[in-house]
Amino acid sequence: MIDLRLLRENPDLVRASQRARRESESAVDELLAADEERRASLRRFESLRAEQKQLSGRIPKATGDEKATLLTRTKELAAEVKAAESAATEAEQRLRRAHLVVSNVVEEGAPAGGEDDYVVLREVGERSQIDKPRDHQELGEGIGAIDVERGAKVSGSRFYYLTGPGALLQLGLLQLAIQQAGDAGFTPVIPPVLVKPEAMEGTGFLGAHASEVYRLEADDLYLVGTSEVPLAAYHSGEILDLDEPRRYAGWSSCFRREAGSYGKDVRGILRVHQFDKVEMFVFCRPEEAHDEHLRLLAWEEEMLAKVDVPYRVIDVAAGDLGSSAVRKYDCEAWLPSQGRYRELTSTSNCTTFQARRLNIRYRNADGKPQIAATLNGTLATTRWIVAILEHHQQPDGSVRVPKALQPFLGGRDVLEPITRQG
RNA sequence: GGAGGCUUCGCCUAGUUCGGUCUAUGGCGCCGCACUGCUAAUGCGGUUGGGGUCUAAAGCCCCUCCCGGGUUCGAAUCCCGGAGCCUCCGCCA
Repeated sequence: MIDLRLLRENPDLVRASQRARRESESAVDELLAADEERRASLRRFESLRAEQKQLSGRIPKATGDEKATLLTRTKELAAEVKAAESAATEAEQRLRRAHLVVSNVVEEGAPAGGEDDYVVLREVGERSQIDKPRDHQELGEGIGAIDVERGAKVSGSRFYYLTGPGALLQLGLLQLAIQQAGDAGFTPVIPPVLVKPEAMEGTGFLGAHASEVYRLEADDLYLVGTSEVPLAAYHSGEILDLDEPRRYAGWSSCFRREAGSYGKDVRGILRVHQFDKVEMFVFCRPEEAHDEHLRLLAWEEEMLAKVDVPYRVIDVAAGDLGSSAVRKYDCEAWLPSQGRYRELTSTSNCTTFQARRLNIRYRNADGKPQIAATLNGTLATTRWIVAILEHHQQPDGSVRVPKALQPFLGGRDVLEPITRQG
């Protein structure tokens, strides 16, 4: 949800943002109208209610004709108040619906346009030059790290087992991420991965992403696609002390239906229904959000340096931001088997958009509650294993282990292919 | 899954029998002042929160006794639905 005060004062800014996103501008008009209607209906309700309370209060002491008159009048008023209240409630709902449709106002400097209109900010590291590179599935199977076949047998396509060095790689990666985040002042969190509809709705995942989400019918709970959901909802309805940003690092499994991705990335574990992730999540004051966003990106790059894979940083275009972000930076690793870059991290500045839905506030200098800002960024995921295997592969099918991960693999610096025992 | 109890202004708590005087009691904490030649004790005063109105302050208005409905001129209080917490029983990795 965007800031209505901003909209009233500067509707053109919001319209320009909608254009950059290639989204509807008429939604802005509807939101303005709904806002106006809500304010008027609320004012009417409040004045009627005040009169009703005043007259009702006089009834116990009144007698005779005065009492009869008061009773007649208050009875009328009761009906009017009721009507005004339901009108106000309706106006509230209309406003909310209109509010949900309008995306966050993109940050100045964000590229306009769609998916392909990103801007490459920088490339880091040498692209791997490998003759006839093996892909991560072949490598992973070779060293006994990934078992896609049995994953499919037990759970279906896009499921997998991580075994031996694969399991250790993942645990090491996540542990390394949690350690780094902890050192940077993040509070490590292991959140619930099943959440109520409110949490899902509040973070905006029941809108355009609804078909991506697993739902447990019998219990009316959802499996989260990212720990962003339980982390954002963690402080819902609260007023926080945000003299310093509050930083959390969530470690969780993530579940995605991948409903719209038939035929895409079917090989290996690049795109799967279940993976693990360490996610950074920050609550801060809106004026600090821009700087914090750049810090999140820096932390992601710090983590990428530890696994020593080449990557580039892109500034995602407005039309590809998702409704809640005002700016998004992705780090994409070079995959030699595909000859292209693939997303490993993504960091979004959501400003007050999520916090307004979840009613997360802080007190400003005057002690007045204000809507907080939220940001998120990836610190490590199962997908990182793909990039690590492919980039650090050697001609014999073995894989070098980045120094930072070696302690988690029993000190090994190379993972050798094993002879398959079936 | 079954039975019962509970949920009040930061925390604890009175109030719910019998609807209006609840504009919610008291304690703790917190803030201010006074006093003692020190931040301790004591005394006095203040303190629910949120939204709106307003240039601002003051003031005023609405909402707020877990949430949502209902009854009523009027609901913390009565009725219905829901959530959470606790206890007991059953079942079970």
